[in-house]
Amino acid sequence: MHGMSEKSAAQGGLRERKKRATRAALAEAAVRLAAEHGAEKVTVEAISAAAGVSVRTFFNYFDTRDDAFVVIDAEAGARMRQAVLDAPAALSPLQALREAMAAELAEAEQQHELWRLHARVLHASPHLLVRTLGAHMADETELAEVVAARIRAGGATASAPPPAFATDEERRGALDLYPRLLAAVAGTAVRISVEHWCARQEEAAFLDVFQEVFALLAAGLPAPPA
Amino acid sequence: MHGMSEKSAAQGGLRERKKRATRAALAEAAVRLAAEHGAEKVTVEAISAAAGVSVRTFFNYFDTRDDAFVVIDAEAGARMRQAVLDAPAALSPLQALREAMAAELAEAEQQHELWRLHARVLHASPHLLVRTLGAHMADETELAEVVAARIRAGGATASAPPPAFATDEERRGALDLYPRLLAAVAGTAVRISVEHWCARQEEAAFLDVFQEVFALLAAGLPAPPA
DNA sequence: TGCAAAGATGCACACTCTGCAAAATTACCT
DNA sequence: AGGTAATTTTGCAGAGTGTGCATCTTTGCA
Repeated sequence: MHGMSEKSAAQGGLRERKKRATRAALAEAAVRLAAEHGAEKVTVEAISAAAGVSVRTFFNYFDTRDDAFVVIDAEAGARMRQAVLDAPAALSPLQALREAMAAELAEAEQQHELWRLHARVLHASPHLLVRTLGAHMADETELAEVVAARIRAGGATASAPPPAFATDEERRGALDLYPRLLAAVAGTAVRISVEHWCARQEEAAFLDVFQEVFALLAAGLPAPPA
Repeated sequence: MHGMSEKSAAQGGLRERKKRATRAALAEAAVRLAAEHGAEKVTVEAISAAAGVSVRTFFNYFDTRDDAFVVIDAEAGARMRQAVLDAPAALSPLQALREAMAAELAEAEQQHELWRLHARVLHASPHLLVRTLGAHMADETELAEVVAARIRAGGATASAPPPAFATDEERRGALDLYPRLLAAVAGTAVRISVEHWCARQEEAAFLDVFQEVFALLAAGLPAPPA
């Protein structure tokens, strides 16, 4: 045993640290260039040059050019899953997810500049927003599993009148379905919150919009007054 | 004014009909080839050849190769919007959307072969599912506008206790937010329904899954029993 | 029939992305 | 240290995607 004592900060060997640095450099370069010249006009060559690596290396890190505009923070998903697991047992799944996402979003918003740049790039070219959605979708399955684990562990079971099932099989199907649906809807909620917040030129605090969206979901999307 | 009286069946001149035919031929060729050889191994050249047009023409119809696997029915969105507008005023927005989507899905399922082929292709390569999502997202904005129009017209206003707003501005923001959220969540609901139905090898009727998902949404995503 | 508009096509060209093998870098051992 | 194995970076060749432009064919219409 040598000096592998610190595991709080930049853990891992030189190799992993360099890889993370390169990946981050590529992603940041991509976003900055896209914010300046428009995403469509940014070539892989330009991104690679800005990050100080070869074009070939770019494709060692990202399967697609667009992926560089999309991932930004690769560990966000894992952090969120942990937060869901760590949430107080009294919270319903929807509430737990809301808290976990709010914390993650609040943290992301602290890196102000890059975050807003990223939001602007996505807003400027919707097809990238779709890719972002797709990236989140990859996490969606894992997030659903965490939610399922939480439910099995028995956190805030059936706060509302528990839906009655006709057959056991039907209930089993629902238990499989519910976590997936919850994870997917939560992701959609984030997206709509960002879009609405962007559309209104940030006249309201982002977290307020986010909370309102979750309130609507928890209320079952009731019809608003005309 | 001449003979532009028929508007029910294959309307439009020879030009438009040919364009629709070419587009449909390309889309169908793409799906069939993808179902047989795997989507990644199908080149634009092969699709174009199967549809009897040049490669260049393919790109006159689709911006991207992947788009050919995604659109299938270009008018589905418009039909659904019309259905939302035509729904009985007694239905809540969520219910109206559920009915419209159920009708559209039931119709799509009647073309059995191509529909299932399409579902299989999308299930085989998730990144195409993302593109499909994206295509639906393009409709999402228009769908949201239709929902907003329905609400303004005053269909089933505030069935649940109407959420109280602190300020007028807050209510205005919510009115703008609600239709977007509803459209997006409904799209997500369809996706999850299809995924869950596919994952279970079609052991349940698709429309039953779909109905269950909407029931969960209407109930505010309550925690299921552990 | 003839003219104008719109679509289809071929061609050149830039860009994306993938193997493959060689060179450079890091990890780990004595 | 020094050396070897593992991993990463890089260049290169090549297939495939996507675009602008000029040309040719088809359709719409008088």
